[in-house]
Amino acid sequence: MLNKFYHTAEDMIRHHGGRATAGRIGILATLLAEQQAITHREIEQRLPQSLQLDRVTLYRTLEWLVENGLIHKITSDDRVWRYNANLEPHSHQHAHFKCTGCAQVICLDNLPIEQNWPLPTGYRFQEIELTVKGLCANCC
Amino acid sequence: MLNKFYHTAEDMIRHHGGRATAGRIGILATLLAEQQAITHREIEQRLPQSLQLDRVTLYRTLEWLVENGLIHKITSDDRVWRYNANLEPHSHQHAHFKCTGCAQVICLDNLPIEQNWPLPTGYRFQEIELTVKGLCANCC
DNA sequence: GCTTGCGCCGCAACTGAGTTGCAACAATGA
DNA sequence: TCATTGTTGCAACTCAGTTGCGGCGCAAGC
Repeated sequence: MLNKFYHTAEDMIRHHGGRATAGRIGILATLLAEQQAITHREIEQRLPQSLQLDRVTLYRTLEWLVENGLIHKITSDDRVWRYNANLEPHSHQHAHFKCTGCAQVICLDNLPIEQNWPLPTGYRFQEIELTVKGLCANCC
Repeated sequence: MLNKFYHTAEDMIRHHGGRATAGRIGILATLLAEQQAITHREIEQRLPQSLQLDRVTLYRTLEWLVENGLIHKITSDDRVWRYNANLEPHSHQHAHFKCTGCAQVICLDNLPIEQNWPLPTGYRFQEIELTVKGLCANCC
């Protein structure tokens, strides 16, 4: 039932003081319904016929959602951003898994990431990005 | 003395059975002389006037050097590859540091990276990519 | 040293992700 | 309902990286 996600999405957006436009709700609901991180292309494809957005609008909306902490974006080696909804128990610092076969990207929540990396003197730690690569169950 | 790097570069290329062309030697020497990972743009700028290469040649040469294990390439969040020479003591699996101020990227060799990540059942580990972000000594 | 074949190089054109400027539109608050 | 202000769509752009192809040059063989 996608309706549930639309309702949740609208709530999340309003609680952040943003205008609850059809585009924002649809995009966030799409990401909430997804078990993996997906690209802007995949988001476009999953949006209903009744909600066809311009590419630029999609990019700007995703940017807004990232800035407001409702989703996060993931760097990959194919030069394409992937996006994933921020669920509550989601730690902000977590690792990702990318399948080298089908390019699927999922979040690995149960990885405790230490923050004490031995950096050169004078360097300051901010955050960490960790991607484990391998084959998913389907591609093995 | 850049000559030393040119000599080393030529040796490395010949030992891998490749043609020791001016382009390959120059690019590899440039990367050997560098303390950090640099982009294709930066490589272009550092090449001597006498060795101005076409962008395509640069990309193809870098690809060849990567395939032959003489350099490695690093994914970043600005969608630009960075390249670094593979020194002997360099472990193939190592982490990188990226300064969020000046975009400088260096290799962190002394990070022991474990290979036993708790992946979902049926998933197979291949490799890991780890980037620590923060501020370098100059940008602090 | 000279020739020759294969591999490397340069050029031109292309792809595809992401960005910018601007005018038109619509969600919200009064 | 109306006005304001933030959001959207369009067009054009940037920039990294890729592809096809003709031609040049490195290295092997003589």
